[in-house]
Amino acid sequence: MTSKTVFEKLDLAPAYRQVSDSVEKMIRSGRLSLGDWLPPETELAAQLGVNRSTVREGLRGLEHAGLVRRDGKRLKVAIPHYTELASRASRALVMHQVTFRELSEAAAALETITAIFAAQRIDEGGIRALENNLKEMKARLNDIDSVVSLDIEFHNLLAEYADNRALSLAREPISLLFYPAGKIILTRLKTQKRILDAHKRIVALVRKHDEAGVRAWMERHMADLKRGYERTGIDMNRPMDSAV
Amino acid sequence: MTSKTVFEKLDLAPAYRQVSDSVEKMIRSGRLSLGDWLPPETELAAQLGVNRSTVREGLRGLEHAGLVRRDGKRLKVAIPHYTELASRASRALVMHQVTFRELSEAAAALETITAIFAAQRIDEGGIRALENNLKEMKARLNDIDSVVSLDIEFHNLLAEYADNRALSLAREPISLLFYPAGKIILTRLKTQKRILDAHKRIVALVRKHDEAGVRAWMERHMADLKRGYERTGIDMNRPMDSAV
DNA sequence: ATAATCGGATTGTCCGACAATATAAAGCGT
DNA sequence: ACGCTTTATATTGTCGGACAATCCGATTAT
Repeated sequence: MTSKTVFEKLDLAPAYRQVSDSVEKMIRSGRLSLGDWLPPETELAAQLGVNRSTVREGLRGLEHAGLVRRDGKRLKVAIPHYTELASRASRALVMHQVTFRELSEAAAALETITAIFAAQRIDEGGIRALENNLKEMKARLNDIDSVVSLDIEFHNLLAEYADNRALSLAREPISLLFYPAGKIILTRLKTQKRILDAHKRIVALVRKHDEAGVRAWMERHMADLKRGYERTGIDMNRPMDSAV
Repeated sequence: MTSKTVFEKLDLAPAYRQVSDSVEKMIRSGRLSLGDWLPPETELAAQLGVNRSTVREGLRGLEHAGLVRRDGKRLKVAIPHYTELASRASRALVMHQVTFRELSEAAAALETITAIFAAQRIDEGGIRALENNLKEMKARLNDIDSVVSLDIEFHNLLAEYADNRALSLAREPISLLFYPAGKIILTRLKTQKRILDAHKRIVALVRKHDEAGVRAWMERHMADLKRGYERTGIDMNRPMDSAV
C-alpha cells in the first residue's frame, strides 16, 4: 500500500460533467440569462481549461435537457418547455411500469381540480375554444383517432384556462398516457357519444362557473373512463407499457 | 439559384443526436433492457458508422437524462428516478417564474388527494412512520430547519403510503418548491405549533381511514399555509425565484 | 485457497485537422 | 445613402489518432 501520499486526488466527476454543471450554474445564477448566446466552444474550452471535445460533451447534456438550444449555429440559453419535460416524465412512468389504476386515479384527481379552476377563471375566448372542440368532435364522431385527439385537446384546453402552470406541468405527463390509451375503449365499446355528452355537460357548467357541478361531472366523467377500461377487460393492475 | 441538384441532402439532425435517438430507441424497444451493459463506445461507433467522439456526445445526452448510468466504468441501461425528474421539473417551474399562487393551489389539490389515498391504504408501518415524524417534530420544534425538513418528510410519507407513483411524480416537483419556502413563514410567524397540530389531526384521521375528515383537515392545513404566506406579506403573484 | 501480478479492454481527455455553414464585412451598382 | 451580392471569418460537426488512468479477468506466486 502507498503510505505517504496524503490527500491529493479528490477529482471525482469527469470533466465534462463539471463543464455542464458550471454552465448550468452560470445560467441559474443569472450571469447568463434567457436569450443570451453561449460563448463559442473554443472560448469556453479556454476559460474552463479543458479541451473543446470535453466542452462539447458537457454541452450535449444541457442541450438534451433543454437548457440550451441551437438557434442557427450557436447555442443560446433557453428554458425547457413543458411538453419536453412532460413527455420525458411520461416515458419515465412507462418505464417504471405504472399501472392503469395509478394513472386513472391520478388523472381523475388532476382533471377534476383542473376543471374547477377553469370554471372559476375561464373567459369568453376559452368558452368558444371549448365549444369549437365540441363541434369538431360531434362532426367526427366516427373517426376514432380524431375523437381521441379531440379528447386530449379538450382536457388540455381546460388546463390552459385553469391558469395554473404548476398544475399543468403536473397533469400533462399523466394525460399524455391516459387519454391515448382510451383508444382501446373506443374501438371496442364505441363510447364516443358518452364522452361527447360528458364534455358538453362540463362545458355548460364551466360557462356558468358552477364549480360544484363541474366537480361532480368531471368526477363522473373520469369514473366513466375507468369503467370503460374495466369493461374492456383490462387488468387495472397491468402496467402501461403497450401504448406510446 | 441552383437548378440541377435534385434531392440529395436530407441529413437533418446532427449525428450525435441520431446516436442518442438510436440508443434510446434500442432501449425503449426492449432490445436493450434494464440492467444491460451498453456496448463499448468503440463498438457502438463501428456499428453506427460514426466516430467515437460522436458516439460519446450522443451518450452524454442519455446519461444526463438518466437513461443510462455509469456503473463502474461502463454504462448500463437504467431508468431515470423520480427525484431527478422532480428536481428537473421544479427547476423548470422556477425558470418559468411560476407564482406562489399557482404553487400553493397545486400543492393544496395534490396533497389533499394524496392524503385521501393514504387514508384508504396506509398500514401499521405507515402509521408508525408518521407518528415517528410527529414525535421528531415535537422534539425539535424550535429548530426551524428541522421543522421544515420534517414537514417535507411528513408529506412525502403520506405520498409513499398513498401508493400511487403517478401522483407521486406529479406532486414531488411542487412539494420540492412549496415546503422549503415555508421557512419564511416559520422564521417570521413561529407557526411550528400550528403545523404540528395539523399534522397530528391528519395522522389521527388517516389512522381511522376517515377520508372525509382527512380531506377537510388537509384542505384546512394547506389553506393555513397559504394564509401564512399572505401574512408574511409575500405577494402571491410573485414568482418563486429566490428559493432553491 | 488466497493474494499479488500482469495484460487487455474501456473510458476520459487531449490534440489537430477539415468540411460545412451561419454570420459579419466588404464591395458594388443604383 | 441604400439594397443586393460577394467574400471573408467564425463556429460548429465530424473525424482520426493518441495516451494515461483504471477497471476486470486471467495468471502466477504464496
